[in-house]
Amino acid sequence: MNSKDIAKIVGVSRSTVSRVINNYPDIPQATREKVLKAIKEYNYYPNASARRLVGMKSSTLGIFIIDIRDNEKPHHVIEKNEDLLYDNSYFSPFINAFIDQSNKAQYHVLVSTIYSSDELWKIQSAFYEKRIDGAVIVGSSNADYNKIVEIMDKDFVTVAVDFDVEKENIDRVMSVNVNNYSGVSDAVEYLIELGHRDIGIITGDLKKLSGKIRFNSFKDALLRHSLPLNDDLIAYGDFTEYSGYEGMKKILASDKKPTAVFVCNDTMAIGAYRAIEECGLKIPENISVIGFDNSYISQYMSPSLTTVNVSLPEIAKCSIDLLLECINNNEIKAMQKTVNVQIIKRNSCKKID
Amino acid sequence: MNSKDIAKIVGVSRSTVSRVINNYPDIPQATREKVLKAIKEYNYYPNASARRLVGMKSSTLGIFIIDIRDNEKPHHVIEKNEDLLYDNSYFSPFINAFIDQSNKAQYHVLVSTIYSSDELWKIQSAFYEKRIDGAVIVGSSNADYNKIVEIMDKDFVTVAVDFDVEKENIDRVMSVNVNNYSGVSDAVEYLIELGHRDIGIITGDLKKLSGKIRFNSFKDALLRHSLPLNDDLIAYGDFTEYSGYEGMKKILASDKKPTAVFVCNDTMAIGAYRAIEECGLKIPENISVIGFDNSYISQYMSPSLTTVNVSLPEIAKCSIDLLLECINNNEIKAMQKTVNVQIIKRNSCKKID
DNA sequence: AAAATAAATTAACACGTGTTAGTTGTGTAA
DNA sequence: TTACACAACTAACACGTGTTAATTTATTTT
Repeated sequence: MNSKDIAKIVGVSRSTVSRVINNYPDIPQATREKVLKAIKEYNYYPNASARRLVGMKSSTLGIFIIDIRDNEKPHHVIEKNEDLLYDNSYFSPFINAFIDQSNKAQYHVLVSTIYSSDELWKIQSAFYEKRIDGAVIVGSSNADYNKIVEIMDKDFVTVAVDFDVEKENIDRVMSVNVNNYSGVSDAVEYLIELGHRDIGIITGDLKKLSGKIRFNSFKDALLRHSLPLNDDLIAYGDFTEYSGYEGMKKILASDKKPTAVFVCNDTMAIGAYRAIEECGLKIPENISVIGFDNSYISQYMSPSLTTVNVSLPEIAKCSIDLLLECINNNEIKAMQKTVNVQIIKRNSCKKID
Repeated sequence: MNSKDIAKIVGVSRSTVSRVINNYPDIPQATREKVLKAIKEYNYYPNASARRLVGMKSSTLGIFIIDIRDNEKPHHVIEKNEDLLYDNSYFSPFINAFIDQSNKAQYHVLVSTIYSSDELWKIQSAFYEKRIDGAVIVGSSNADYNKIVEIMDKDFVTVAVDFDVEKENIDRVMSVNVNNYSGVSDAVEYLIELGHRDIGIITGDLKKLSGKIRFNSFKDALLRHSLPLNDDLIAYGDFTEYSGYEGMKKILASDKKPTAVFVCNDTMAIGAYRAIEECGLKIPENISVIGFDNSYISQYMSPSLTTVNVSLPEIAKCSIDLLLECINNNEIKAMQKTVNVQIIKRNSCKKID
């Protein structure tokens, strides 16, 4: 069933059918209705490839999840017997939101995960083969995006989400970022409000921009309230669960015991919980813990984890807005959007006197 | 950059370029190399739409996640302020595995979620517009798939995953199923092995096939070992966390206290944990708990949950195998594949005397 | 050297659509 | 009646590719 068939059925030329579909104004209501009726009755859908071929958009957005292992295995690919367990649940809600919102904007979504630098061609391929009009690139670290920026021609419409974009590239790309600074700021203010004065931190990977910013914001917040920044209460982690465990062990081993610890992401908080339990301490009675990300598990931890929520649907919305504007105006502007965050108060923090 | 350009550059006809790309045998090595060199040098990728238009496959598979709310809100769409939190983490590892394995087989993947019956057109649209060669349909319940079977012409290549296919349709569709029966069987045998004789159950939704089968297998297992099936130790749940909580409360309130409870999925086990804690009991000291699914959180529960693992990568593999065979042979056969499961022994079950 | 065969190459068509420029039909103004 | 504007429609081209059948070129056989 194609437009020629519909034309024959209605007794009109193929051009007319096309003009009806594309809402040309010079079609009388009577003709339009006849055509639409036949289209519906015979279940006709225009061939997407043919449309794309004559210069129309492909009506498809891409989403590329960068998941490149540096040296070791990535934290979310757990080997189990011989097959891998795929689990990047951190991105999953974002992906779902992005797909749903794209669909609502009449766009299809092509999803692909990139597990090593060798697979970066997937991005090129999707663009050059004209399968997608634009794409979101999410995840991974500094070094990779430089490679990606380099690999991609500048005429690919892409948005980097939660990506560490180097300063020299900041005006060559579009990006949507999380307001890490204010999130950490709020978290620390909240702890102070609860009466805490000896506050520790388990940092994220300081090689990553988000790790750096969160740490800086933490220090600034203490400074603003003239609170001491005790070296014994700082543990340097790398966003993995195990580093959270080790970090908390280190902090608890010091003389200066904190009454609260800010952990730079929820994954590390899982490890921190374990360390605290092993030391025979109770959350929040003996020590308050606050995380960052509001990841899926955080609500199921016991006690449920107070954390900073990053609204992934909002990030999805911002990304799509940028992409569509860019696609429709046919011009690429380097733009940054920043998404705000809010504290989710649960049961891992306690007021003290 | 198209094949015409490449042809001009190499000094050969467009046909020759095409024949090189499509591995025709009658091209001498010298010519082939010249063409391939130019293709690489100029970053030429054949236009996917044009290829599709001349009858080639679109090299794209679809994955449709059916997520239809019956009356109430679905368990994974949690309203938060005004925007939704997208979280179907249960399917997420399957989706990732499916995408990765499809990519390895040189296929792109189009992902779409269907939140209500009104959106079923998305499946039709993707097929009729010739965007995909085949698709996996995952999730949801009985009623919906009948609608889907009805809506779809029989010449769409689809595989139903973990779907309740009605008997009358079983020979009209392809499907990949979890071996629920043997999974439950193994779980109960394991509990018996540990010395348990008073075993309770929180069932799943008995309207769903998986709910029915799991319950039946449980009863059969007890029968095989001449163990009593005590009504007080049966709680009827519906796969949701809250029903797990209520079910466990009910069981614990009865006179006949069980030493172990089989919970028909991990989500209900979360609720069951809470109920047990509220009753002042300890897992596994006072009561052993075993779940089903090996969902992401199960490893993070405390104590970590012993459960039955469903290998989602294997399901993905089976689905893709079925789809590709069907696509390549251009014939649709109704086939069923069943994936086996294994117990993951963690810390929620204890040996008793 | 001519003829026959094999190897290498290509011209031309088809795929299904959107759009441009053109044509036909219809009513209005001169 | 003629000229003209305008509405309604359509013929024909372009998009980039794969493939069939035909053509050219090279090699072998007579």
